[in-house]
Amino acid sequence: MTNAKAFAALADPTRREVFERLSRGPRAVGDLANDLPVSRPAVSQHLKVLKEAGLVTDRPDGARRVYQIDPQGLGQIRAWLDQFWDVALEAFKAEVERQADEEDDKP
Amino acid sequence: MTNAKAFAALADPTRREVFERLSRGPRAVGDLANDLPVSRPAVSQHLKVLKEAGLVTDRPDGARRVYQIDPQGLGQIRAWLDQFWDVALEAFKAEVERQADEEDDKP
DNA sequence: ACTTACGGTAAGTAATGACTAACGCTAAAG
DNA sequence: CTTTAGCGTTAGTCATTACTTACCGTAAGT
Repeated sequence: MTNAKAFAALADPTRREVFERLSRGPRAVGDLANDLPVSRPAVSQHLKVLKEAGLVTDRPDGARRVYQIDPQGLGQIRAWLDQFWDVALEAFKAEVERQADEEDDKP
Repeated sequence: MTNAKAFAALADPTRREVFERLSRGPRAVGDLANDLPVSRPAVSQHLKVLKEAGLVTDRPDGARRVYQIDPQGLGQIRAWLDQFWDVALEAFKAEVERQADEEDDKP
């Protein structure tokens, strides 16, 4: 279950911010750090976490290093969520009906 | 953006475990704690977090309290992920082609 | 060769969070 | 009315982590 890393990665607000910016196109580390409220090393560390979670990939570009979104980690989370989606809706419907029955007995 | 709470909630392994068990049917707190490696208060605190994230709902059942999955929080995360899904796949395809072109120049 | 630009890593710190033990409250049972 | 069962809350502790500063390696420009 590597989806653990993906969830932990996206749990941090700064990391979600980085991820959202990368969704608008590949960017270099310093470029990302420029319009973020944290230092460049912080961004670098966040990117490392995102990379190990399969959420981004990186490629060298001269002295720079360009990061972009990786659909793999995204897919893992989606698969895990979809596993519960149907049963969740079903349970929700059952609960609504159960509450309706409760209303019939009380008032 | 309440999806922040949902992501933070599902980032914890124990909380994901609780969530998975609830997906197999509504359960009471002590019942959940019985086959989990943590104490009952811990489970209670986790359920509070899940509840504030819109991932579970609770209803009183005599002296007990029954929890079950709430599709709301699940839907928020899914919506957030779907926002990136298409662009992520597109970016991935572009990257594959870019690497192919790079192979043509080097060897 | 020297300098500048760009990033990853190490070390240290402050804050967040997951957990247990102890207490208090409400609802059924006796 | 007293007792028991089931939960939520509080306080305190230990581990995790997000962050900064400082340092080192690598690539391009002069």
